[in-house]
Amino acid sequence: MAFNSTIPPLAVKRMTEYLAHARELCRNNEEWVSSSGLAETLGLTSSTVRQDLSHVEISGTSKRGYSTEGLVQVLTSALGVDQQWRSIVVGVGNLGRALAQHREFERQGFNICGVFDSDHDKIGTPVGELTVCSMTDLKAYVSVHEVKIGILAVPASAAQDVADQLAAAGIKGLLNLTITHISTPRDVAVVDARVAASLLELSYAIKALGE
Amino acid sequence: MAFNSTIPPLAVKRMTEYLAHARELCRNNEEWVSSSGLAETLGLTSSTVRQDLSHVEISGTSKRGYSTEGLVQVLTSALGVDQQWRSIVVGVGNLGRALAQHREFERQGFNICGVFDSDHDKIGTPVGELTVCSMTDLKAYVSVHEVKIGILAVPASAAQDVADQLAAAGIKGLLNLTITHISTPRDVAVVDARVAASLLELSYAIKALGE
DNA sequence: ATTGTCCTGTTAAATAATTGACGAATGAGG
DNA sequence: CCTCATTCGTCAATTATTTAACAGGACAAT
Repeated sequence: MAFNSTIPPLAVKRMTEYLAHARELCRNNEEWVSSSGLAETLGLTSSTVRQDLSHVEISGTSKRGYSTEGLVQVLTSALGVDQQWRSIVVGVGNLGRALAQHREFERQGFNICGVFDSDHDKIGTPVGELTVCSMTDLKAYVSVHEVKIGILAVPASAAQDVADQLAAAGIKGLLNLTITHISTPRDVAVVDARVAASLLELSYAIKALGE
Repeated sequence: MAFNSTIPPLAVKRMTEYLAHARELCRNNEEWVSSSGLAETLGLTSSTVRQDLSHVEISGTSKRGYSTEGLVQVLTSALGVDQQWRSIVVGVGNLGRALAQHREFERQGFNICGVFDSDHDKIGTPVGELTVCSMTDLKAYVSVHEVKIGILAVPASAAQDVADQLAAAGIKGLLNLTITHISTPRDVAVVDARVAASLLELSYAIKALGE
């Protein structure tokens, strides 16, 4: 099919689920999984699953489905996590500190090699094995260490300003954890993980259930 | 228009952005904002904004736009955060601990009144002003305190199991922070804030930019 | 070997979301 | 008080996404 043409955003989002689930199956020594098996556990239709996987270089076999190992390999590569991404956390509040030490990221291919904050009282203090750096060192650090990803965990009021600094420093992608919307130049990608905003969605969803 | 009929999911997601931005404008004493103003700062078309706001009981006025205060009020109510939601955090790792103390949630209307973990070494230890409770107390706690929301910050391998316990305890909504997909009975809402998964999306987005 | 069943890959239809277009309303300026 | 520019609200057209349908291939059982 149309490989390496761009994959629809919603399909990419589902691929993160396919990948997590395929890994899980691999760990349990399951060798095969069918589109309907995936669909069932992920709450989708098998048609959607097959459609999604058509964007990726794997061919299932009749009667068995897809190789779980094959899926892991091909999704890993499609999502671009067959490499390590050098990443930094910006904003060392509760959340930033927790994320900087979150082992899951490392496991998924994101190497957090630095943490930054503008608060002078925090600079120089330790966060896990790292030490908080000053924002004034940001640009140099990003270019020397070839940092590609910035994880934005600052207060909402500082979000856009810090995002601008990160973009200027040459970061390629931002994970936005603030409730604010972030704008960036066209060559800097943004993905939202606006946790507080998700709670608002949840509030609506709960209300909507009881009607 | 068709108020209190259900709002499309993507519109709900955008409403969380409108609300955050309207609050910001209010703080800056801006009294009015137009659909094109909102669209510009949020990277949308004005048409989308007007379409979205048609689901909600506000009427803009020609030549001015919408009242920022009016927006805050009407969106707050549409999303169901004109009340406090009693919430608990389950899983007291780095992330759970950080979220339990994250002031932003309280500000948005989510009152975190308890934290739970299954690890005996953690039970009884403090997290901010709270004390870690045992999972065995979950059901009683949820019903006595009328807890509606569970914030799931456990390891991926435990996620579904803990989600089942929360559903059985009578929780109405789950915020899923694990990378795993969570299934629940139809009367329990789930919203994903799968931070690690978002990094995978970001990885893809960065790759896609350079092509 | 043949048959039946299960599962993929793909095309086409159905549904949902976004955008464009325009009439009507409002306020500003003369 | 009239005209002009601006902005909403809505409908229709476009585009994107999801679902259904089905032909063809692979395995299992006989």
